[in-house]
Amino acid sequence: MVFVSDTTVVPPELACPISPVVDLVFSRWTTPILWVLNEFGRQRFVELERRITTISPKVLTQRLRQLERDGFVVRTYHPEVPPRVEYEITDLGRGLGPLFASIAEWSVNLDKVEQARSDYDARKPSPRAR
Amino acid sequence: MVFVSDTTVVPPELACPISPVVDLVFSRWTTPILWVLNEFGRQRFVELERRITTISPKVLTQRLRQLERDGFVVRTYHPEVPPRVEYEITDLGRGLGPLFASIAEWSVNLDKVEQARSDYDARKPSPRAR
DNA sequence: GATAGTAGGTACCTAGAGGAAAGTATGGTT
DNA sequence: AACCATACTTTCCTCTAGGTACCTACTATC
Repeated sequence: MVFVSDTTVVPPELACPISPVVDLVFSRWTTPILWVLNEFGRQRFVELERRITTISPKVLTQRLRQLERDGFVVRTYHPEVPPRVEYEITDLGRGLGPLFASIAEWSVNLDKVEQARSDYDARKPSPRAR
Repeated sequence: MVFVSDTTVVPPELACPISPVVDLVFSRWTTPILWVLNEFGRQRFVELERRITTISPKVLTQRLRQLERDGFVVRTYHPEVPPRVEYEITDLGRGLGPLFASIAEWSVNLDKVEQARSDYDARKPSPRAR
């Protein structure tokens, strides 16, 4: 499947070596969840729900399971009545810190994107052939 | 909309300050496209198509337009016959390099994720209440 | 005059993600 | 005996991203 000659052709995952990480870490809702777990420490389901205001409980459960399975989060179940569950970020999850930091750094460029968009939209509505 | 007291409640964008960048840079297909543009330099539509083997032409066009509008890519149209179009990454796009680099660095942890998944799957199929 | 080649555009269709709302188990409170 | 709270689960529904397939314009070439 991998030819390296005149035309370099590789499968999509190899065409971009960072894709696996991107799919893993930056899939929908995972960054907000990991962020608040990292910011506010161990917390319960409802607390997460209240902080990430727009997430539905169903999706929150799904993402938390996935994050737990991937080793980013630990779930602790307290068999009380009513039941209590706590979620905490793991060392592996905390290891994403530098990554998040470099993203935060880059965000100073967001206004350049804004500028580019204005410029693009200003250049006639559809100059597709020049 | 922002209360800071006992319960810190903020809108979702603010709950995670890196979300805007994530939505912008790590939406589907954008990383492979930017990656190959950065790796292989200026290239034509069909070359991109051949390198990112699994993308459909429709989606490739959509993403390229979006990347152009956001200022990550410049498109150059040559009115020849048959027409020729070249895409190139901009300085703004190249500025994502350090970001991509830190992601590539983190990817050494991918096997830990694999391990976590095996462990999770091994711990009885559904021990949801312990 | 049929075909090829480029860089798309357009119409149609489907799968999957995600939202809303109700249900579940448990025991305590009123 | 109704009701509450928690942490989900389940059902149903919708919406959109993305795929397939076909169409466009233009000329050279067979």
